[in-house]
Amino acid sequence: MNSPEAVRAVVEELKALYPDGICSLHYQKDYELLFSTRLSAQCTDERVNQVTPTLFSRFPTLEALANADVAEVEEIVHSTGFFRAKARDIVAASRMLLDEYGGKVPNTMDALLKLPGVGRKTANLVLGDIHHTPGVVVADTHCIRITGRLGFTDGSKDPVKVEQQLRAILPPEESNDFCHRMVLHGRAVCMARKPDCASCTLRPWCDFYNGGDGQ
DNA sequence: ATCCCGAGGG
DNA sequence: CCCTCTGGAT
Repeated sequence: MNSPEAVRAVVEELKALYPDGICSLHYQKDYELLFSTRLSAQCTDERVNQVTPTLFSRFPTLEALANADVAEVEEIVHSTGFFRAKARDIVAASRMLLDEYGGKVPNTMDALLKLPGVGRKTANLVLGDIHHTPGVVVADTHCIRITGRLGFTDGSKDPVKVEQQLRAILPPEESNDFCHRMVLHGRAVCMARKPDCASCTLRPWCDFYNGGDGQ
């Protein structure tokens, strides 16, 4: 049920539920968000936040990361999983940021996707949170699952299709915060395995709850 | 066994 | 489209 009224109601209810708490990854500098997001692949934000203080204090600048020993980075990020690829990507991307982008995190999807280890999800997060680009949709695992359950999408798991469908129904100035709230709601209430529909205040507009199949 | 704010390669 | 990369929590 993706009527404009339902979408507006859900957007407002989410604002009431999660007034601030927009990004749950801890970071100070722009590139720190970029690399924290790389580390968050198939890993909880909580665990990422446990390793990034060590990583960014051991290598406190982009230059330090670019010249870092990959094995040492691997050790620091080991517990986040996929540690070999993540460590390699962080060092290589640091070099590319310095060599080709003047040490600044680029502000276009095209440039971001050229960075090693940066895919669509990370690029969208950076565009929204660092560059405040309007109309950004971060179609991550929580966003895809919850908007699918709500009936805001056709149930597709393809991030590009979900992005397009959500961009079509969300106000551009709301879309980025909406996606962050999907993450918060996905952790607290609308979990993948056992969604807590009993405590969910989005029930009135949720296909999964109201539909005949799910619950 | 399944999931966690994925990315890259075939 | 598929597969692989990887550890930790439930």
